[in-house]
Amino acid sequence: MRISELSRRSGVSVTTIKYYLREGLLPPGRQTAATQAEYDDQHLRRLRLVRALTGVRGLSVSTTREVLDALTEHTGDTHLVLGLALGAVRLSDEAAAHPPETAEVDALVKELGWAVNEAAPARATLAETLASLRSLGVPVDARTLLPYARLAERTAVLDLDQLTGLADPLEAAERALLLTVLLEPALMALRRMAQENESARRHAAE
Amino acid sequence: MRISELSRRSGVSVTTIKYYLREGLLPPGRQTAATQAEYDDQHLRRLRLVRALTGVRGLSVSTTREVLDALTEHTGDTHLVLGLALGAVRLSDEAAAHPPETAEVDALVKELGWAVNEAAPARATLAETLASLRSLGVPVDARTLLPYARLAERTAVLDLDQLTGLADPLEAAERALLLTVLLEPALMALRRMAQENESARRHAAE
DNA sequence: TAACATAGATAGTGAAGGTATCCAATGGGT
DNA sequence: ACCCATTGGATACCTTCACTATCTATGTTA
Repeated sequence: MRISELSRRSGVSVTTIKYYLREGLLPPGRQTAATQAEYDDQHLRRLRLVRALTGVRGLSVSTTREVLDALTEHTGDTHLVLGLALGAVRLSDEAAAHPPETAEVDALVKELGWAVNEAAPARATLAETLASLRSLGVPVDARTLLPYARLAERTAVLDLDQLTGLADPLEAAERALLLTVLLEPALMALRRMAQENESARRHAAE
Repeated sequence: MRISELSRRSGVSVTTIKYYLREGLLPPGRQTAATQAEYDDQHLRRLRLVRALTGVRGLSVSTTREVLDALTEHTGDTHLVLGLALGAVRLSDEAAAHPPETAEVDALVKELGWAVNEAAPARATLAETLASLRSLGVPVDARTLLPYARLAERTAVLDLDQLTGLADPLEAAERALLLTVLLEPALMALRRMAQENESARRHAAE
């Protein structure tokens, strides 16, 4: 298909598609002439993926590019792709500039018995959150997070279960990415509703 | 204290503080003369809160204002503040324009037995996420979310436990907000690490 | 009273994420 | 075989956001 059909089928304007091509979010089409290129279903799929990551999750264009690069370069190894993709998705860019003290978090990870990369940005995210909460007078430490971590373990089991039975490695890697990144707003939405429910329960019980 | 001391103690530049005052993120100081105003610890606390919400969580200035307004206007009722504050934090602004079909999600909430506001934006967030995942070929439905919801229930219990024993209602409301909003990146970081661990475990087991 | 700080107003900045316009080269419909 | 809308590629422009800088009149302090 040509660019106008790609635009029509995805709902993304032609100029925006051109912008994504420039930014490397979308691989160039197969050139058929000097001013003609051919796009296929891969492009359409990729375009929808880009819109999901930027729109639903609010990833920046540059982060999206890093994530997609990890996805296409290491398609074979789902475990590796997950690590790379998630590493690229920084929750906050501040951490890179001022790497916080992660000793406390490292101890937590050790106590949990988790096999997690030493350089995982998630460690910095945790340390930063703890520091912020404490500066605002909320008494939290790594131990506070322990029961949350146990629930996260069970969430991860559910996540990984969704990936079984996918033969195509590209498909598996892509689904891993989607479930990890796109499910985040949904899980937070569930938490908020559960909080509302729990708050109402306790309120009524008094 | 005057603005320069507020700046020094918070690490936020004087010009930025003036900007926050203009934007209504910070209440004006007590005027002592035509070109002089006095700020107190409330302002310092509020300023740190603003930096935490915008910096750690990445909330926009306007969203932050809505959240803080809910916090100060309904200080007495923690349950209400939580609802309002969380309602103001839209995960994605798209939902407001194109309200998605929430029937499926509503059924899930009913099955869970949760007492949740009919108009809660979290419902739309869930519906939108499901729609996105399906458009990308991931076979999910509301039932898929059920086990996640059960884990969210237990997370919410932990959250509400952190709020017990706070006499001052403003403090309780503020802490509720902090734990809900600031803990989000931390919980997602835990989930990612847990996924990495679980992925490694299954990889090794083969 | 001289030097410096402050409040308030207005204008400017830089990054991000597009959008619009131009151009030469097609290429499907007649 | 012709013609004009479409295309790819390049460049310039636009809008929003979150600050940042500058200016002026007024205070404060040593």
